[in-house]
Amino acid sequence: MPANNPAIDLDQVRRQCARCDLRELCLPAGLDSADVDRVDQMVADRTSLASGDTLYHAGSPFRALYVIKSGSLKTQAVSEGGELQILGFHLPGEIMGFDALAGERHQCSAEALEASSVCRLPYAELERISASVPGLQRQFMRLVSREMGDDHDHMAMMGRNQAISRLALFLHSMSKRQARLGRSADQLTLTMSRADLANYLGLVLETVSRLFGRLQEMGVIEVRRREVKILDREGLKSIGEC
Amino acid sequence: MPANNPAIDLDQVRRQCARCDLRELCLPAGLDSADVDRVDQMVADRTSLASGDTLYHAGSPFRALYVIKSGSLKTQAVSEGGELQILGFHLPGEIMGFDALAGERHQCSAEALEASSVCRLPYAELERISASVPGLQRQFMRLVSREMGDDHDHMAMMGRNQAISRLALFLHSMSKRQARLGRSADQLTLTMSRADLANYLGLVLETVSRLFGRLQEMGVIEVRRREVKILDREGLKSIGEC
DNA sequence: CGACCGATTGAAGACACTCAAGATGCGTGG
DNA sequence: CCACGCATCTTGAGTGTCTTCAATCGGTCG
Repeated sequence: MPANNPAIDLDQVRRQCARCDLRELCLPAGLDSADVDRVDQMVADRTSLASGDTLYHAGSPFRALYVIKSGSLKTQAVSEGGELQILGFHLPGEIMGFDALAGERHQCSAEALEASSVCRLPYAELERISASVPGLQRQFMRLVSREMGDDHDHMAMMGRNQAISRLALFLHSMSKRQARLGRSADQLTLTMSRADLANYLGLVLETVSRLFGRLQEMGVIEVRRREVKILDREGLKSIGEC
Repeated sequence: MPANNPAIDLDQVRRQCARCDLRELCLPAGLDSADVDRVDQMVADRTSLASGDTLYHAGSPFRALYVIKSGSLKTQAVSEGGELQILGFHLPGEIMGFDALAGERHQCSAEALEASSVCRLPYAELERISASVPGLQRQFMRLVSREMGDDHDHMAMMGRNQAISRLALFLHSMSKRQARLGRSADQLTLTMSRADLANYLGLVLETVSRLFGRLQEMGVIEVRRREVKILDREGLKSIGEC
């Protein structure tokens, strides 16, 4: 804990936002350095998660939002009938826990797909500070709105009734999100299992597996397990539109 | 227009939030009467829409959010390939236009499904006022969060691979939303066409039509055109979970 | 009343699912 | 280091469900 450490460490923690690679995507985007420091001080802690660890459970009381610093997570909800639906895959810079604001409990669970780290933002603090930092308020809204946009992309995928369109759209959108993070848009490392992906797309895992094969035969991608290389971006896009 | 009318009308417009049936669902929920008045003053105008009218188009510049006062609307997005996806059906008390905050343009179009009216909230005003009215800020977040929850329900519907589950879940969720508005939970009047509903559920319209028939044969609903009566709520629920 | 739009119904086929077996990769322990 | 077991992914064959294409019905409005 920071309290146990000398000044060096405290300073390091305080200045992390300013040094973070994600600062242009995350809450500090567009803020001046004094305000970035205030955001920094608001961050309660930066937690590490191992693959499979749960960040929060559906039903647990809501206290904080989380911004992903590294790694990736999935969110999933279980219906009253016990059916599980994966709601999203989340990458660094994205904000999580937002759906809990309506009630006072989380509506879905969040689980790490690989070793990951997140910044915890106690919501009471965020509310207090954003009242006096207008830029923060605005950037927060932008993040939430982007999250909604991702949900809409998800629906557009599930709405296609050709299964291969869904997978093609997924790969295309994943590629765009990777690029947004400054990573290669053509070399994807999927961190979710085929079962997760199938559930996300509204398919069964065998179908997803077969479709990866078909896309490879068609020459638009190269698949090796969870490594996907996009060979023909335009081809992929047109399959997504069929 | 209000400007052309005497004081009586102005006063009436100003006091509308306090008298509105939706005040407990809408932005004023939980505010004291002075703050309700401030919200009232923020409402730029209350627009009437005829069935088929567009509230905003995808790509048009974002200036305001809208709260539905009466009627119902659909939101839809068109992908780059020209494929249309209906993103949601929206009922009174719900907030619209939120997905535009990330860019400065609307990401989807909103169209009235029947004669409707909406309250227009210029976003600049909303930002300004919510900084000084903490309760408003909080309630705004709750509405946005509820919107996200509705999106998640939508995904859960599309994720079911039995088509009949999707329709059953849709009817069940529609029933709950109607009840939230104080309307009968068992007598639904669907304002969208079969084609709209099919698109929303990721099916074709013929399938939806057949499924209505099957649900009626099973004795869980009674359908007559767009009028649906729920006869067996539990049965409907269990079909949604199959 | 006749035309039109939306909804229903029918028949045939395609596509994704189910069930099942086999392959591949990974971690563990001998 | 290899052998083993387990988990994940792939591949196969057969079935069922949803889609497609087409015709009919019903209600609404000029």
